[in-house]
Amino acid sequence: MSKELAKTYDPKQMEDKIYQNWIEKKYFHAEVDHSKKPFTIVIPPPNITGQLHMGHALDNTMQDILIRYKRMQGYNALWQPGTDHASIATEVKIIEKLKEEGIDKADLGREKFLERAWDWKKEYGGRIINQLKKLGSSCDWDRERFTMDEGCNKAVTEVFCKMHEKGWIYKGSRIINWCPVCNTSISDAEVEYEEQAGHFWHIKYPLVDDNGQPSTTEFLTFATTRPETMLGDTAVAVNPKDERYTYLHGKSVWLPLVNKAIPVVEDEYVDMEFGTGVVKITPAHDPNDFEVGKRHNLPEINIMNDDATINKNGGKYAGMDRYEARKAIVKELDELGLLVKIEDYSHNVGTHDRCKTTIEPLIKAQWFVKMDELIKPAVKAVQDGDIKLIPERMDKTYFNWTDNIRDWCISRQLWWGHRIPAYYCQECGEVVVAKEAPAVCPKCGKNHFEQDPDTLDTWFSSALWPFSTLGWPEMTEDLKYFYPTDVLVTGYDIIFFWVIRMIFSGFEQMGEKPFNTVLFHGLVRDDQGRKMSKSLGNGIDPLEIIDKYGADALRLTLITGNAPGNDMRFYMSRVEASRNFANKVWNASRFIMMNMEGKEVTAPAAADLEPVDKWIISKLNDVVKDATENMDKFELGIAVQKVYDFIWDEFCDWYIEMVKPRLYNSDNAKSQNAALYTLKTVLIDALKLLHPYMPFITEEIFCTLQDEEESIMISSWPVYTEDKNFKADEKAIETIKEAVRGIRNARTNMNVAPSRKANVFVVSDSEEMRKTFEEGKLFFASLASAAEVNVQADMTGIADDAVSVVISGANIYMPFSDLVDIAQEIARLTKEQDRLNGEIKRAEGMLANEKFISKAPEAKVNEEKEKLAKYKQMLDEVSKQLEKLNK
RNA sequence: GGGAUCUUAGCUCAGCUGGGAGAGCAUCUGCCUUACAAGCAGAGGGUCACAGGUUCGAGCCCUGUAGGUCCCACCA
Repeated sequence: MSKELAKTYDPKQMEDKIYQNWIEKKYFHAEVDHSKKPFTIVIPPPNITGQLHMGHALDNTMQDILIRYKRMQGYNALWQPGTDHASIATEVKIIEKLKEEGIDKADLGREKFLERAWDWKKEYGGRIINQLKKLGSSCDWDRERFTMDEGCNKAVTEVFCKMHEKGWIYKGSRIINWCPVCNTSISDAEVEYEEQAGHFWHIKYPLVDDNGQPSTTEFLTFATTRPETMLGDTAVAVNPKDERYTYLHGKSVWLPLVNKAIPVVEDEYVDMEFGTGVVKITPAHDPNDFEVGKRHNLPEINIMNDDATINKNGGKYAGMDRYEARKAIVKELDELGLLVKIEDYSHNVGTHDRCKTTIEPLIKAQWFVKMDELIKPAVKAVQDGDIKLIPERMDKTYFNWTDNIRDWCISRQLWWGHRIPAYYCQECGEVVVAKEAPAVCPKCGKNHFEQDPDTLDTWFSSALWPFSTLGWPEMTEDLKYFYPTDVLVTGYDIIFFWVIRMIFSGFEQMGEKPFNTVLFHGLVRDDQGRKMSKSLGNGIDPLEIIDKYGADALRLTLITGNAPGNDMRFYMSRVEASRNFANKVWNASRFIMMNMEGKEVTAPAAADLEPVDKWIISKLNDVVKDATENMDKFELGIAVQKVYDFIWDEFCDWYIEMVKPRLYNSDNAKSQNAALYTLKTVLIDALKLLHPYMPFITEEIFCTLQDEEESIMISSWPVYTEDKNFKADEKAIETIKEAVRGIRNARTNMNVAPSRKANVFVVSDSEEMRKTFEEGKLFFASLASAAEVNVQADMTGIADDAVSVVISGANIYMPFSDLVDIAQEIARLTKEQDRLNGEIKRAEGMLANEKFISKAPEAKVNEEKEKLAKYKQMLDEVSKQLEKLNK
């Protein structure tokens, strides 16, 4: 390998090559190893129909950061990957494709359709995996799974049968949400409510007179948003307490168009305050009415076909689409004089989250999961903190759902998915739920079974993902070792669909939580804060970003300045900033290597380390501590910000600059070596801290910089140690930095040309301070553009009109009277005087407050006292200088 | 209707258990100083939405108000 970095940072040149090397070396692979502690993450399996979008990029970057971090810390890190068959999403895509070919799903038949689906899976299932690889994801690809592979299928069947036996899965005829376009039932979670402008049709039904005929004079008025459902009305309801309608008790009304009498029932459900206090009841097409119907034993008349056209129960409206029928019915009611008025009305309409079709509540026989018992351990685990949700506020969202949980409708009238393991005897109607089709009917002994045609909700299999991927229902070594997993990283938008269902499934099947922590992230939005979507065309393709700026830049962009659970906006300018940082790291490394060339850099004796070296070592040590702590708290954005600041602000802008004179002076070999060694080792540790975030660039530099280790991703995470803690040197160097800043500042304000060097006098009566500057003379001179640096205890040889920079403990003079505008200097010092007076006033104010003295911690009080003394001393110096100039 | 959350520099956002307001971008001024102009050195810019309260001390805790966003439920 050539030990030289390319002149310019070009991620394209290295990322694929590096990834390939990692794969070949099997660094991502994890095996059971009882000598090491496991750290496990299961990937939220992307849909096989999916293409990598920014949400995936964020989600997987976060997981990769955690996995790489823990791997470096010595954990046996497993990132379990795989894909999801995504039942309905995939089925819809295949139907679309078939349509393009002029093929109808029904004509094709189930078997052929499934063949096509598997073809699709083969063709596109790997696409998103390859895209995840571009991102740098260190998944154990040897363990890649699919929700419909053999093992997952087994797990699904096992769970279904077990839960059915327990009575927690049952088949029932209930009101469900029906999507007339997708032709399937969907769960409550898949219904999205959407505010829509609609109408409120006020309608009246004639009362039924004593002869059982519709009255021509007496009517009952009410309003509805779905007039077509009147075809299925089997009652009207009033509140029993409603005195306006007591006279109706026991009476009937005449259902027009259908022409029959239906009863008036009394039910608490009716809100007396709302509308007329009368509600038409359609048990077969409204969940509330369904309940009312059950309470009053009302017939349930289904008036709709699966495609939302009116069925034969709708009489002459049969065959009409629901909206067509609505129009016709309104028109006819109007003609009969039964339409009172039409009001504009905005209301929430339930739509299918996939296709946005208005769902139709229908009564159908479906399979359900009984939730009331199942949910209990899942609630307890979060309550007790056994499972931690980050950010914590997600607890409330979680409990809001668990508190109002309803049974989960799991059957879907789709073909692509896990077929329900229920078999119906065609002879006697017996239902057998079993792992395999029974040979003979246990009831009638005949052999004529047909399997339930329905498949399971796609989330049924993903709920088992944390253990099905590790071998369940077999109690494999993997399962024993890696389960429960450590962290689940996902978006808050699927907390109900997936997170909760994994939790209760984990407890029910494994008797143990599926993970310790759930780390939620938000949505990645466009630069205007809009959701990225296909229809808006505002999506930014992560692959394009990777192509142009590199995966490292993309990853850094997605992580910085973002708190858990919060949405973020994606800006190109931020990607550029990240790329610039990568470039900075690249160039700093290149500079260090250039200087190392031809030299044998060895570990210096402790005594050979200069204060600057110790300063940067100590600073790094602090960053190691802080960043590690932040990462342990999943504060990834804060952690990387600290590393970023350290590398750019401290290491590049100060340390490298301070060390340059030593690098260029080969006369003092010891000092040069100490500097080079410090540069190298600090860079290596900084790269390690950065590696989880920016895996490629750190690997490339690491491998070029040193020979001892073959990859940064299996190197060890830096550890904070007391022996690298040099607080005195930190303080000394900070003092010099303060002086440099002061001088630069003064020069800028004086409009001194940067090329113009001035002599600098550091005057201090503190021996320690003089020593600090004496030791740092070399770099201090270069940083302060000084021709010569004189460190002395008194004012000997300093002109009265010198420009003065006052820092804590020292005065610094630059006697370049020929360049200085006295008035400007007086103004500058006066400003400084004001600032110091302000500081003193603040400190004195605090210290004058007796309550502060008595109640604040002593350390805090002392701190303020020290500050006050320091500022007073500085003010004194500035004032003296001003006096001199004013003479 | 219930709940969550946000309101901090021109823009987008950080700000950990309360202890002198930060970043990126943008703006202004100098610099092509042989690692980096994808850069360097400086500067300006904030009653931390508003009103109360708790506290020695509040961007942070409590109450209320206003506006925004989101989730859940849903009255026909």
